[in-house]
Amino acid sequence: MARTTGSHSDITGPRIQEAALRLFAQHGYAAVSMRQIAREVGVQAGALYNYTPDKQSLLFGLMQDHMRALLATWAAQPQGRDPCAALEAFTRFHIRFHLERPDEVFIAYMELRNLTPENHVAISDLRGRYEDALEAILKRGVAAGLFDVADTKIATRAVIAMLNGVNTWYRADGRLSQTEVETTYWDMVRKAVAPA
Amino acid sequence: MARTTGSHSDITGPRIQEAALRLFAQHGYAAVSMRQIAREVGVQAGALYNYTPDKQSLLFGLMQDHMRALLATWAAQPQGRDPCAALEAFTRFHIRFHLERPDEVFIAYMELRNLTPENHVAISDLRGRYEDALEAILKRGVAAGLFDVADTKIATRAVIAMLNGVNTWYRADGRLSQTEVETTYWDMVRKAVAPA
DNA sequence: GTCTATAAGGGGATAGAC
DNA sequence: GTCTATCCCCTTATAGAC
Repeated sequence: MARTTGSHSDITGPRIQEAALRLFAQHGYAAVSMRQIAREVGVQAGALYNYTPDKQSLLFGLMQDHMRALLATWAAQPQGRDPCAALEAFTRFHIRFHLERPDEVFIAYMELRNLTPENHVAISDLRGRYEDALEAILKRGVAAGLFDVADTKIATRAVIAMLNGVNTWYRADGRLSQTEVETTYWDMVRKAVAPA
Repeated sequence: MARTTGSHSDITGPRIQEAALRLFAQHGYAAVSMRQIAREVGVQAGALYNYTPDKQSLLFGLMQDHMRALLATWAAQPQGRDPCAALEAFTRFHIRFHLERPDEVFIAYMELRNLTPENHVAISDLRGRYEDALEAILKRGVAAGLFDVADTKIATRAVIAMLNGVNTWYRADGRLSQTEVETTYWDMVRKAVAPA
């Protein structure tokens, strides 16, 4: 980890983000010091400020990058017209995307209260857009008589909360494959929004 | 908030717990200082140590009290033999109990990583017992042919994750009453575990 | 039981040398 | 671009007066 003096602008930046991501996820934003991040990267604390104006921007950047990647990746998925197929695609996409990025997901959900008010609004806005994508599917399904939910807003949040739960217990070396988990959750989502 | 010197052992203890609860929930354990808690209570920081050996014990006590109250209150609910009625009772109980204690719930889920390893084990054990209560209901329902889930362990976690989500958006002055929310979630839970 | 004072250390962020 | 050194403030926890 220790390094000699020199210029490494092209690699230090990403390394700082990776170290901050892992440390924030493991110990929490407030519990991690800039000195700790610097030690992980192998530079002195002062050098971090060549890449970020302050600690808050480091957190905000990580959360914003994550939410933007989430929205962009979902937007790039093939979108069919059938609400049922769309809901299955969303379910499987959500689980897959989130299981691939446990640290980012953890931070995005746990560190909201450590954002400044302006940054909090920005992240909440991105999250709202993702929820809107799911709600649009549910609304189309309800309109087509394929789904039956009392309230599409609540159903949206219920489905996302349920799917987010996967990250708290799934282990790659566990007894179920990722695809089996996807199928199990899709089965419950499908039934939960189906007509009674 | 400011107070003059004197002895108030009977009221200071609870006031410290209340202040710590609210501050930990709002800003996070790591971001809250003992001085902040003391200021809220109206004593000097040193006085806190008459009531807790250290900051960690304060957090652990709050989480342990919450989990024990959760288990005890559930155990005191009338328990019927019908799995379907039991699942509805669990759903409504869970939402009601959690909406009544938003700060405790927030801490119990967000501050796990700030517990010492021994304390983490103790809280995880209590949480596991609560999950077991739900899983037992699901197992009885599956055995009776009333429910159909691919995996009772996953279904247990999925249901709890879904129900926990209520705390992130429900506001008492919102458009839905607590009972309406309970009914909406019960409808989704019921269908999610029903035979296909 | 609470206070004041203090120990011993860590925090974010900056300045200026190289 | 990184280092060393530093500013100034805050941290948990304890000691001893009252």
